[in-house]
Amino acid sequence: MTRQKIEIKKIDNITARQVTFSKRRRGLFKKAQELSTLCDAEMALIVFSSTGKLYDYSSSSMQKVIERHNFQSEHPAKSSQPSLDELERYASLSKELAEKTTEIRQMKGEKLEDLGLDELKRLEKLVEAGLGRVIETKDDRILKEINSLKRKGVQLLEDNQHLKQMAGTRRVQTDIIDQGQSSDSITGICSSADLPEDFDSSDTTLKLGLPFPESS
Amino acid sequence: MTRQKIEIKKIDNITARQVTFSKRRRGLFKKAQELSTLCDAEMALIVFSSTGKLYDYSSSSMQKVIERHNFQSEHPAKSSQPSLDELERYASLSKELAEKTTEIRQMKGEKLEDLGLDELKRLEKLVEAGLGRVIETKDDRILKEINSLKRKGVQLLEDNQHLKQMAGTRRVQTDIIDQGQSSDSITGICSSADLPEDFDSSDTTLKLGLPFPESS
DNA sequence: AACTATTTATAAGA
DNA sequence: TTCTTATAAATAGTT
Repeated sequence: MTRQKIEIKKIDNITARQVTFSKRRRGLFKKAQELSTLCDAEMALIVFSSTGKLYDYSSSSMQKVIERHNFQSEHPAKSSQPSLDELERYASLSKELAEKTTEIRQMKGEKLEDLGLDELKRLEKLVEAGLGRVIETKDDRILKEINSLKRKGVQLLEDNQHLKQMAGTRRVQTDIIDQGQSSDSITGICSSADLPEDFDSSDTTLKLGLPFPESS
Repeated sequence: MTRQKIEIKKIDNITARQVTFSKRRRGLFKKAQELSTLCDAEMALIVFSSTGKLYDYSSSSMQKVIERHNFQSEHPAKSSQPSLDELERYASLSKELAEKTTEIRQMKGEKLEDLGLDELKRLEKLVEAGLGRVIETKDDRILKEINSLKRKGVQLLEDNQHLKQMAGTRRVQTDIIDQGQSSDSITGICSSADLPEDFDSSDTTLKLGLPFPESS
């Protein structure tokens, strides 16, 4: 634009590019301010140099102009909604989280005041079924362990039998309930978790395969 | 800036202002594009005419430039951090949600493969306790309902008795279990949810106050 | 950063 | 609006 006309394409020489950037940036910002003053226009200009430095100008406040732009952008589906979407997604996440938190508390037997009788029944059935599956899985796991031990030799198995006999005195209540066809694991009154590790492993051989009474 | 130099202040004449706006706006946008091309600068230009019409240009995407501007604005405490905070909060929400979803599934007896024996035992204890509290609450609720009905007069109570007799043939299994001091609600084999509303309300008079066997 | 020959932008008028 | 044109401004290449 003076000694010689230039082509509008990226300037290869880095130094020349930086010099031109400085000159033209000043000119651009000056023109921008002139336009906003002369014509009473609201505007914002944001420029990042190739080195990452930020230069900006706004006739009022940057935030105000950006918001106004988001509001009446030509592509309401592109600029305005994305920021709304984020808020919405955040809100729905929060809602989901709150719901799941409540669900967990209710499954743990807390905050039940708000539930009606029907809801309590549904909850009971749900937790009951879950408990059955947990016990089934636990017993499966224990069975596998025992079989694994059996394969390893008679010695370990005998240790198990030994522990089982030692623990026998603690099973009075469970035996009574078992007479009534009920699984003590499901009633959970004599919870296996109350018993020591090893006892539990041997004890469960008695109730495997009966997570639910077969007569039902 | 040609036939005569002009002062940079708002142009009073509306027509002249609009003409100048058109001319200078074009010049400004042209200069902006040239700068971004020549110097590899990322930029955004937003202009609102005094009549409210929007003109904008961005070397990449408006959203991207605005976000980058927010990120490295001169006031990192105001514009930059909120955006980071939001991302972090969103991420931690997602994580919490995933954890709670897993917890619920496990309490329902699903996805138990990943749990060790100890974890299964903890889970069993947890769900067991929750089930106990759910049943207790449900029975409480039912007791209150019945007492309320009793207070309302003998007529309703007699209706209840009537229904109870009608349903008597369906209680064989439950009666057997009750002999063993076990609550059918807790075993849940003969779930109250399987029975009709009215029957359930009267039936539970038999087991109220016994959410857990008293001998334990 | 300063200079300056040119190119560009544009104010006023048509 | 657009075109014209005289002139102000911007700026590429040089120093």
